[in-house]
Amino acid sequence: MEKRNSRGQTEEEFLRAYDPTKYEKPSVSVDLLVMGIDKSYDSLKILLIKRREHPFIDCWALPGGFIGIDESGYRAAGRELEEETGLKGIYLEQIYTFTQPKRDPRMRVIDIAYLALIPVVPARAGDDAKDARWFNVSFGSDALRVYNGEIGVSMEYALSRKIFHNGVVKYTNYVPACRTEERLAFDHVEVLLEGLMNLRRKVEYTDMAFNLVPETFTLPDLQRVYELILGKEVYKANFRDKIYEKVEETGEKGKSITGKKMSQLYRYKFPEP
Amino acid sequence: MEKRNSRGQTEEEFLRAYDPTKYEKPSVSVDLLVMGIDKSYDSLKILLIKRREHPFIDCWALPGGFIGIDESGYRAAGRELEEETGLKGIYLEQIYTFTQPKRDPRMRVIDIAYLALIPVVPARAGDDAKDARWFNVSFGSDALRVYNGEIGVSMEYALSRKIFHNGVVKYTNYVPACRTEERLAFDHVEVLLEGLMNLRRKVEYTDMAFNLVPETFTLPDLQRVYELILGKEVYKANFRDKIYEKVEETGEKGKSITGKKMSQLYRYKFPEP
DNA sequence: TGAATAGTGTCTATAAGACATTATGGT
DNA sequence: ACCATAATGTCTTATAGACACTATTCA
Repeated sequence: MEKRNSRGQTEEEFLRAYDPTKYEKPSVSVDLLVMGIDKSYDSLKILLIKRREHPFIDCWALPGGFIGIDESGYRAAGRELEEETGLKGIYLEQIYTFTQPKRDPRMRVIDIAYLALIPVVPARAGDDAKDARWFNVSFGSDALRVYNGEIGVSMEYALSRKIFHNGVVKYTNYVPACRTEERLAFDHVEVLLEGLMNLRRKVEYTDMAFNLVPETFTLPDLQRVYELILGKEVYKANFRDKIYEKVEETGEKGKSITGKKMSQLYRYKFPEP
Repeated sequence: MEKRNSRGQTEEEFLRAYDPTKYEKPSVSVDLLVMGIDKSYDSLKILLIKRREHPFIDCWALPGGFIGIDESGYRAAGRELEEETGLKGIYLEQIYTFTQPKRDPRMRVIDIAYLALIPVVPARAGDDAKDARWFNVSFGSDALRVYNGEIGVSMEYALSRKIFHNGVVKYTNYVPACRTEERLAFDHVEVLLEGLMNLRRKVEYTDMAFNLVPETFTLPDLQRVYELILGKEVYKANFRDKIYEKVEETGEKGKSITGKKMSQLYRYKFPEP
């Protein structure tokens, strides 16, 4: 016997009578933190697009778009990523959902941020229609800088530590304050900060960094990737001790992207269960 | 001079002409993983409510609701939590956003899950209108069980490990399969699993566990909390070594909730910056 | 051939893990 | 007085960190 609700409706009857327009709904978008490293290996790179429409017209922003009505967030992010870079099968991870009511002046937009890690980035970003560029990211303890030397754009944020309360615990968090004329659109600095901190935390206990190097790579290069993410130098011997169990030799030698000498090529080895 | 877009509109003109109903929008809800420990200290507890409406009528579900159009996710979660428990100033943290298109048969609903940690829970849950109860949670490596002895409800899920691919890396994750007649509504098992794993990971490097004990507590009690979260016993001496820097003595003695003897009472000490 | 970088060996400090022992309070 | 449990001491093992050294290769 089918269950009925307080008005005597079966589930089917209830669903037919249900009015989904009863409440005003927010829009939902996905934004992408597309990160990679280029051949210079001098900093992390992030893909930004130049907005040609209000609001934040002419500002640099994270690529993204509205989520389709029958599409998961992950799929939407993957679709946007392919449109923007032409790449498939890329590492993609949900970072955080931003829900501040006034974050978009057009209307209420809830934004689900995803992090994508791509292997060594091309010299120029793909989709030129909107102007898309790779920017360097430098993330220190008191400043966050996003810049592109070619087109002479630099956005710089001072970072101050602020204490937040949550239940009985307190924790400190970075608060960015822009000190250049150019700035990232919307609350995209906060998305970037959240993503960078996420990356720093997770790179220590996951293998995600391997998504930032080609299929075969040298250990000096891989070490450089870890250093760029962590924002500090690491000791070569210690790094190798930790990484040896995650890689296997290819038997071939190749030139490092960073270095000047030949060295042993490795590939990522899946961890045993 | 104000910037204009390709149709010559200023930002103000653009916003006035903007039609936010252009695309079909999903609904957005928040769901709460309200977790705590009761006086028996025999397991983690979670607050569930019994649904009186389709879909999943008469099923046990996480408390939650739709997000207000001018309300942040955090506020919505805090509001729902207060409605449900009467408590304010509770630890609240965003866990994950669930976006599968078919997760609600009524319509497209995107769900932002929050974790709330409350100090020792009352014997019965507050809001009785819908029937709200505390359930025990036991989270082992091959099963997840949610049960309440008083009303004789038990929901049990077998956990199997499955390998997922993401970019070049692989990782294993739990996949739950219900093996009881009763089951949690919607995809709430997955929310619970995600929350439990989150709690296990973060309890090691944050102070969040202190939200689960009263203002003053004994170390045997605090240790029990860690054991329940981690799902394994910990050595007393080692636990105390690690925890001493996070607590201070009150000078008083009190009875443990778990134990049978008096022991020193401590309180949480904020870490130095 | 020599400077720069690839690659290895070893020592120390600190943290995690495991028991063993002593102290104390309640019945 | 005894037993359970609170509290502490100490030993082993693993890991993080630091630096010194050897080997190789490219200019």
